[in-house]
Amino acid sequence: MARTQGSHSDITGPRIRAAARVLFARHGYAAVSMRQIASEVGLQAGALYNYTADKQSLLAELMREHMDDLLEARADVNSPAKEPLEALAEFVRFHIGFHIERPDEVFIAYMELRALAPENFAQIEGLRRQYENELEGILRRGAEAGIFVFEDAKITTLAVIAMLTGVNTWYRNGGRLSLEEVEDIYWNMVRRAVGA
Amino acid sequence: MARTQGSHSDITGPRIRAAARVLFARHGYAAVSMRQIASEVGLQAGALYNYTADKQSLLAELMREHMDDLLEARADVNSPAKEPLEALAEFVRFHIGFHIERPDEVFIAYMELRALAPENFAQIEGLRRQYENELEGILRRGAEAGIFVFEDAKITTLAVIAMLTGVNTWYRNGGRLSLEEVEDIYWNMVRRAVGA
DNA sequence: GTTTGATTTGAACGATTGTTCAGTTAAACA
DNA sequence: TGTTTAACTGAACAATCGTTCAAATCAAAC
Repeated sequence: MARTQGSHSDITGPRIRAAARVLFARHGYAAVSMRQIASEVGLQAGALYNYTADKQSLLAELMREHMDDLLEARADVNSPAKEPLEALAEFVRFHIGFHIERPDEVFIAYMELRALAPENFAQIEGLRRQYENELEGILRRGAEAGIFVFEDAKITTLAVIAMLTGVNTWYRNGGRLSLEEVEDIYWNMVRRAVGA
Repeated sequence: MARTQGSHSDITGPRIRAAARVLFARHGYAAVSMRQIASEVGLQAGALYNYTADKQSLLAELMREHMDDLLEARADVNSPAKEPLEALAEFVRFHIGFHIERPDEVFIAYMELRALAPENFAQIEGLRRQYENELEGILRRGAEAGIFVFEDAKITTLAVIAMLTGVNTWYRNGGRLSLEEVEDIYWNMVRRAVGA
């Protein structure tokens, strides 16, 4: 068995996904060709098919990886016994920090849902719902405890997430505000929005 | 000059734009072919070029039309002498109502900015900034008057717009909430978020 | 230094892309 | 009724698409 060590395959795979990530985010899945991705890695288009079944799988894998990272990172910081107000603050800061660090992944995850084949779409959608449920749970617990005041838990959940994810439309590294300042501003807005 | 009346040209043009609107919104600009658009209208692809210079112009025209509609509709309901709280409520209700009525246009306007040629992009971006400035002005006036409390007018503007536009990701006609109920819920959230 | 097999090339496949244009169709005018 | 011309067809253009695969290349293992 030759080439098990020093093989290129374990470095080429991630390089392909990285190139695809940048190109998909910049131009969109449908507008990017397999030849463009290959060229970015220094390969011919045919070589990509040693690493992915097809273009669709490449996209689905990127999205799945992103959502898995999101849920895993969230699980790492989440301590379920926390009181609602602190849990909400933690969620807001986590969401902002995580999304600000991964603008390309986030862009793809939101923009290319329609490019997914039905089975892939259902899977990604499920992971997203799972994440939304974390926030919805916090909001419901806070409302029951009388700490939060809002009209509709589901809509408030989606509104807060939309607001927070919107940070990626304007935030640029090295801008006038630090990550911590941005987190503070959004946290104050969210806190007031849920009546706390 | 034959065929000035009873001509198809004054009905075919809008039908082409309508078909393009639906297809672009559903599958994305890059994923839709001129032949698909033509087929939807019952034409051959070549006939489209009697109504648009090229595919890019078709997209740019749809976006420009949408942004013009937005600014014009906003100007119609806007009375500049209003006090900040009432002006903000009006803006929120207007934004929700306008966007909920045009899901396809809104989707395109947010998703296909990257598909625009630089000059078209600059123009659409300018119109968008113009709209955002309306809200930012209301927020600044309210903050000066001590009615609103927030940290940063620019970020609050973008956060509120992101939150409001997010309604299009979940709202469906005939759902469990009426347009008025949705407006009420969002207005309460925004009002609290800006400390009023 | 030869063997081995993972890795990549390079060409080819049929399909589809945006766009052009000479020619056909048919409605409105004289 | 015959003429005019806007509206449209249908074929063609070169370019590019995703994908396949036999052949070439390469580095590690023997």
